[in-house]
Amino acid sequence: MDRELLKGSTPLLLLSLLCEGPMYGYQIIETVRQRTGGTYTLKEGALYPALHKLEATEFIASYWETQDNGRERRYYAIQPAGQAFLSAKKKEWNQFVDMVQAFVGPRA
Amino acid sequence: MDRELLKGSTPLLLLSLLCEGPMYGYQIIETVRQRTGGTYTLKEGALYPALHKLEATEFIASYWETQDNGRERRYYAIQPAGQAFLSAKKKEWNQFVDMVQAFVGPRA
DNA sequence: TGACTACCATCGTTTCGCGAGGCACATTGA
DNA sequence: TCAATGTGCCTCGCGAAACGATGGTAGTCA
Repeated sequence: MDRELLKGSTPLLLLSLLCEGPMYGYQIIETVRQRTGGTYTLKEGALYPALHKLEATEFIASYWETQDNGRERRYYAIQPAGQAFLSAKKKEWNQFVDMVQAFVGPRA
Repeated sequence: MDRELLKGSTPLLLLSLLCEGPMYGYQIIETVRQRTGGTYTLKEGALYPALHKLEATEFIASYWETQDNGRERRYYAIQPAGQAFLSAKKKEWNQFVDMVQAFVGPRA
């Protein structure tokens, strides 16, 4: 998968995922990997900065949770502002796809 | 339109457009602007570097043509290698859209 | 003459994903 | 027992790409 295409789509993916419930970093990576059948592995160097940025703008919030074995996990949960942002992003995404499709032609 | 989403899609657009016949820079910009109803204005600072790069890899070729009024235009035309590259890119694009759709959910 | 359009192009900045690396703790098994 | 592997968090330097700004030339038209 061309890395360049991914640019800008990460927040969209993240917000969409978190819409299904709070998740922690490692879990997000695994989920993406599995759900794409391995074609797309979200890298940590892409994930965490994106997550932190989303948190800084208060689209998501995070909290630590201790597991039974004593280890900690940082969960991220979508916030109302994030929900709103997500639906705007989705609209933009659809517009974008239509735009490209208009040039490339409908699915081969 | 979010600028970040565009990243990586420019070569795809360019090659697709040139598939319809040779075009010159200004014409490309105008065509894109019109065909998207103004939502996307391809910037010169994005167009020319992309064009030159495509030419360097011999996916497209260019030639100057003199108009009746004596002015020159540089036309860009797709090459066989570009055709091949384009269909690979298209495949990738479709894959990419499917991937994102899998997370975002089908069109709202 | 001056403004506007057509047409080419470059430059510096910003954004973003990538690869690589670091740290810490738990579980497994030789 | 202790090394390897897996889980889990994170940062940093890099390259790729688009952006905005800028600039140059040459016609047209008032």
